[in-house]
Amino acid sequence: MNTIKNRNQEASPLTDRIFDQLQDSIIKGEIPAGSKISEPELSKTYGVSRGTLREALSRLEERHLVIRAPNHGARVISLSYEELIETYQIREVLGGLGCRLAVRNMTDSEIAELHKLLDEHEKSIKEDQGLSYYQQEGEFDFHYRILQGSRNKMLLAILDGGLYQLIRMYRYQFSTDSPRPLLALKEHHRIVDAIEERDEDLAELLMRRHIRIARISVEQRHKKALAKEKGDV
Amino acid sequence: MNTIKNRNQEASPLTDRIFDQLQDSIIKGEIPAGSKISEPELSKTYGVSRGTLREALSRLEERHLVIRAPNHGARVISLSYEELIETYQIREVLGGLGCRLAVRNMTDSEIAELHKLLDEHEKSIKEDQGLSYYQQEGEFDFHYRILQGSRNKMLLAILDGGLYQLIRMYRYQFSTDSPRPLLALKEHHRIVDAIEERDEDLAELLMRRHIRIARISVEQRHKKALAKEKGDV
DNA sequence: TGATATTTTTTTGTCGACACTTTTTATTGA
DNA sequence: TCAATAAAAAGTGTCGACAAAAAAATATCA
Repeated sequence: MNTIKNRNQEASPLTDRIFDQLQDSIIKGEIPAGSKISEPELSKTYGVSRGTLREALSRLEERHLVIRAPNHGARVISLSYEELIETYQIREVLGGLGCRLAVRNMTDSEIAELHKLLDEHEKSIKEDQGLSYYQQEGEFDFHYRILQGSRNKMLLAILDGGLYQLIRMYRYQFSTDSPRPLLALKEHHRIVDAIEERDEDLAELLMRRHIRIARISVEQRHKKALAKEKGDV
Repeated sequence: MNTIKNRNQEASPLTDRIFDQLQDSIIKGEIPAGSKISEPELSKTYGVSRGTLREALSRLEERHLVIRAPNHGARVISLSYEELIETYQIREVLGGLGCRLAVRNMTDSEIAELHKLLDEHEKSIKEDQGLSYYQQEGEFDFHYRILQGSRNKMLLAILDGGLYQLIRMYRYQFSTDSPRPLLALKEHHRIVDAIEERDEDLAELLMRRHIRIARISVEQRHKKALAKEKGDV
């Protein structure tokens, strides 16, 4: 965790910067899930006053990344398996909606850019010997680009502002990358093709399926973990 | 707007209470959409320090009820027609998901309670001479009860914590009640019947249709308003 | 008189202090 | 030695003050 003292770096308020850093630390597990947040300690670490830190915590509370109780401070959430599945359920229907709206709203040039993005992703996978499919957050992320194309700002806010962070948190916690990267890339291609053909129903179906497969993968991993636990008895 | 001075009334922190009051005032239009929020004025009105007020504003920011810009303070959002439609689009798919999950998760006694709730709603409509269908927020709200039955806490948080507030805000702004109350009630009955029969597909379809009808009603009202504007030239 | 520059006032962002609550440690009694 | 109680320490919630930025008011110039 970095200490922030140099105010010339950014034009944004301190509390925004603390919020970003805190969110990152929570998602990456630097502040472990379930752990108590100490305001005095954090404010010392970041070199800011407790009031500034509290503003950032208030925002994190509304992002469901911390839970607060009166006179007891804040605690990083601990995402249970059930909660993770809940998140995937929502992500599936919202992802499908985003895809349907992208079919209606994306320009031809935007779709061409999407193809290019996937070409870059393919290069990246091959450089990594086909072992992982890492998408840098933001403009290089396939799902984010679809959401942009949906032209539904609220959808972007809900997914990018909240649900994706929770899923990222889980991935950091359990060191999971996307399984079978080349297969995932192929699914991405199919989705973009459906968007290009302006086929709403197919695009939505393919996106929902893509996300459902990710959920099922999590479910299977969970089953294995449970079976391993029983085997250990 | 009330001044809060008596701390013996509640065990919750001041900032929580300010948050609730502010949210209510924003939704009801007491602080008009688009207007600038003056921290000194509000802190005087509520009788709290600006620091406390800012914590509440930070949470409202994450609820997308206010927009903040550095060194410029907060402004209540102004929900455009397009944004409202976006909200309904999301609400439709999430409402459908909630209904599907309710089919899977609601107990028989919970469904019986739902029937009772609708009986009470019918009484309320008749007392109002069939002119409106007002559902008190919380346990008396049909949609809220379905969400509870879904057992997806995240879904409840997204819808009840955010989207419903935006739609309430719009309703206050344009003084709209549900149109055709008895028809809406009938749709509610059909949804509960489908849940009772454990028919996921039908329940989801009926809920989505119910919400889509509300969206279409908004769209038609908007068309009329546009036509009226042109007629006025 | 209108445009621009300067000054003043107000607002925003942040700080550290104080009061209250909770947790930890020390003391007392059985 | 253990349990209960009291005291001390730490943490939480809130306050008002200060510095910086923005807005409003005033002065100056063409």
